[in-house]
Amino acid sequence: MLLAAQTTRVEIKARLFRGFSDPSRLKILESLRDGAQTVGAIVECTALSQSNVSNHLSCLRDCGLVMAEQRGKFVEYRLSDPRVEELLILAEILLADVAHGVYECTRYSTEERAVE
Amino acid sequence: MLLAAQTTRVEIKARLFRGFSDPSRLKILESLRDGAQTVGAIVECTALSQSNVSNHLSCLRDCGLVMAEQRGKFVEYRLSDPRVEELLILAEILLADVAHGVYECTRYSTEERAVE
DNA sequence: TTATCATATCATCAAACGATGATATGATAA
DNA sequence: TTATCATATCATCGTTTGATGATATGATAA
Repeated sequence: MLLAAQTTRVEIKARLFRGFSDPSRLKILESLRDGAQTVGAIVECTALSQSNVSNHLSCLRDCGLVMAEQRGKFVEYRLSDPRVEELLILAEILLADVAHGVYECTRYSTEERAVE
Repeated sequence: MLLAAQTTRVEIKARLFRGFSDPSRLKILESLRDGAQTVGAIVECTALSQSNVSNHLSCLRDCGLVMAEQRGKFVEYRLSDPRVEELLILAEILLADVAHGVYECTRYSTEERAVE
């Protein structure tokens, strides 16, 4: 019965994964894998709108997944911890085996039903 | 410009993480870390409703994160791959450092504002 | 100073998500 | 067979989420 005490821990863990669970945020994280990037550069290479990127960066920064540093009139973002990239890599490895299932999974995942 | 081709890949990756990004699903996955469990056992140890657990299990199974096996009138579920647990472990390790930030992060993450 | 560039903030709105309750299915026991 | 137990399915509904557009802030250049 590790319920009550663990609730908060599970919720925090879920929030951590939620940082990775949105395509836009993932694009941003991926774009930082090769090193620090300006917000403008992220906007360009993700093809997302500026305010959208900025909103997501704010979230990722608050969560501690990325770090910001002012560089003149630019702000550079980088992954805050190598384990962030490790998680991305591990997910890729797992996906190599389960990608098809993930793609077809719809409930609690996406609105479109898989093609029959 | 790795955009168009990568879109699907990023979306699938996001869906994989979404499997881990809900407290109820995480509770279910955690409850399977020590081995296979009956649906009833999962219901009991997560304190979630039966239909809720069943819905989530269906999602997790379709995604390939867990496997089901009929055992008499019961159905046993287990993690389908050791890397599922590896992801959980890696997340825990990362959380040891960023948990506080994750807890306070609200935009794109939870409705409640962190306490001032 | 003012103008301009780079980024952040915020309210709004539509869409996706997850919990619930009712019901269906499927397996075993009687 | 019928009854019962275990699980699955499904529609509904309230909540959460993310994109957008408008605007604010903050930094540098003129």
